[in-house]
Amino acid sequence: MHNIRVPAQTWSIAELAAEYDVTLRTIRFYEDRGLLTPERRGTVRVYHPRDRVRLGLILRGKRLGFSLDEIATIVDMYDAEPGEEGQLVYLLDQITTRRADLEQRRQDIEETLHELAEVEARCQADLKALRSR
Amino acid sequence: MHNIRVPAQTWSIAELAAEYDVTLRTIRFYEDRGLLTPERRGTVRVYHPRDRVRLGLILRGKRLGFSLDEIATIVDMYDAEPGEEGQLVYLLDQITTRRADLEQRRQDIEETLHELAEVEARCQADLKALRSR
DNA sequence: CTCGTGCTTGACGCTTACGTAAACGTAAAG
DNA sequence: CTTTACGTTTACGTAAGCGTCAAGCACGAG
Repeated sequence: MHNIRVPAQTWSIAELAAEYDVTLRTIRFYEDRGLLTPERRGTVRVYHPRDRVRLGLILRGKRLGFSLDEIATIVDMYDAEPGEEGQLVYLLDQITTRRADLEQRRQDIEETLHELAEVEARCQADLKALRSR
Repeated sequence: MHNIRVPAQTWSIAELAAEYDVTLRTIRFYEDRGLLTPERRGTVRVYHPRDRVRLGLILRGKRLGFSLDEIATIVDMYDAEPGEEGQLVYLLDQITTRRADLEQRRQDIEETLHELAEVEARCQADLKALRSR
């Protein structure tokens, strides 16, 4: 076993912002909304691996078009404590809902991709016809 | 050949709203943004199959989290006239961009689904452990 | 001491995508 | 003729998701 103490890296707000290409304002806003809870050293924010991961999840959620409220419920599922039965059942229900949502999206995407392919074929054909004159 | 003239169905704003479960306000708003261009009979809006299809596309775009501006460029690609070369090249470029976007989303979705499956497994396990006591 | 750099907290502004009346038109039904 | 249903425009309201100052602290370099 490697019992070497990894110093558990931390990041400044600017470092995270640079890495994920968002503004400081954005990161602070997510904190405001309860999505991030960085440590404070004095007044300064210090971000731990957990925060970094969560920011990644948040941004992926955004790319998927979820609202920050929805993202909050999703992200919070990831590090939910075992908890009592009611909690677990609720969580499982949330997962079902989310999955349905995501599967709808996936289907929408596939349909759109197919149709784009058709439009593209049409374009290519038109272009070819235009150039062979 | 069936040369029966199909009367080319039309819809009222309320009918479309009911069918797609949106409000009248929403449909009018889309018109304001140039996404729909219903016929006018007097002051009243009359929607043709084309409008109906476009509304479907718009709403699918919304489910995918696109902004109305993005949706406009997408939907307009569907019924673009052949046009001149520059137009076609531009269109093909747009398609490439959109496809990249959609494929990113698809990947995001698959990752999220996998992770949700993990969380779910954890939940099921916790639940089982809890109940077998 | 001063400067620059990086961080902090307000607080107001802006865009998007509608909601929500208000006030009015029209046409069929009672 | 009045009610009812269905439509219209105009316009202000709002929630989300930040952008954009302003003003200030903290700290190391020069």
